[in-house]
Amino acid sequence: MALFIDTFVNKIDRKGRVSVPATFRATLAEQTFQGIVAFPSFKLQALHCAGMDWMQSLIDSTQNVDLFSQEHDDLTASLFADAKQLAFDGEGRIMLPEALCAHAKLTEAAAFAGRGRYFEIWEPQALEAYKAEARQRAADKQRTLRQQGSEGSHR
Amino acid sequence: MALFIDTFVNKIDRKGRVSVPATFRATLAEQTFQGIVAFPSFKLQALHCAGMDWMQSLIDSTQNVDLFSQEHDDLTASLFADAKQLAFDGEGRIMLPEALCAHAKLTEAAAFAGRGRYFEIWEPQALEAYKAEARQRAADKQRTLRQQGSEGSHR
DNA sequence: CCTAATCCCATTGACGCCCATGATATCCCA
DNA sequence: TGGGATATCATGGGCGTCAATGGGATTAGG
Repeated sequence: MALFIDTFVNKIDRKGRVSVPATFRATLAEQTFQGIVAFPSFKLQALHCAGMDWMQSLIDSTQNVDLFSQEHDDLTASLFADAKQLAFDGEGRIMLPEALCAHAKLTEAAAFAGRGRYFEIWEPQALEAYKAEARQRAADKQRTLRQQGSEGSHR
Repeated sequence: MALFIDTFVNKIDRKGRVSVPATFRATLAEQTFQGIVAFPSFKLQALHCAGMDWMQSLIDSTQNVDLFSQEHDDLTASLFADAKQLAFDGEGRIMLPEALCAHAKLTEAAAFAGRGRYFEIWEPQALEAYKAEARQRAADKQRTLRQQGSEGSHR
């Protein structure tokens, strides 16, 4: 199954291209669409990315929602209208469209951060800052977690 | 399967023609009717569009509603009475009829917004405004989506 | 006969495809 | 174990192709 771990920082060239880390490409190798799907995060200054199968599973979950309902419209507008298919070129690079670069404030380098079933693209310094916060929050919440009992796992 | 994602803005020329994005055309390539079906949305200032197969699935869905009931009449009147088949020309363009342009307030450009199994045509600025709202509402409902079982997406 | 839609061709600009280079890690063999 | 050969990957740049667009010609239809 798809599994993205570790973080890689690659350069964005003057054409707006950036290499997707080879290990991430290997994870996506079996997919029919050779490339990734990326859309801006709701709350973070980052892009959520995964293979097409992941997007397909999102479509499947929206099928439980009534067509033309408010909920359906809001979900599909954010998930599909803002999502972009980014195909690999011969060297395993993708082109980052202007809109996505703007959302994540990407300029000359992109950090690919594994998140398990999907991964994220960050401006490298923003990622560092975010990770520091996340570590801090995790440390703060440890106590709470412990009190809640065993089930805590990875959250 | 058919999958429309991403948003593309194309110009409407002085003859009322507009190019359908190549990726959308590719999605529709297998269909017998080379073109799209479009009808005005009854809640949004936009046009719902898809291939003929999707319209067929809508017909199937209305069979769950009692024939000659008020609801059936309302649905079929809205969905099918104003729907238009718009054929591609040699370059993959369609002509937008006056009535449809009026409903969506289209003037010099059209935004094609993917919605998964179908897509919509908007006046570009109206789409931006709508997406901003939808995004906000979707962010509020993040928890709901997660409970429906798709994977954790983002946290 | 006039208006309007369809067809056909030209332009241009972006994107995909290809090759070259350099740097790094891996392997093989002495 | 060390050093050289090799494969892999990230990066840069040139070039061809195709998509979007515009305009003219031809045909249909009222």
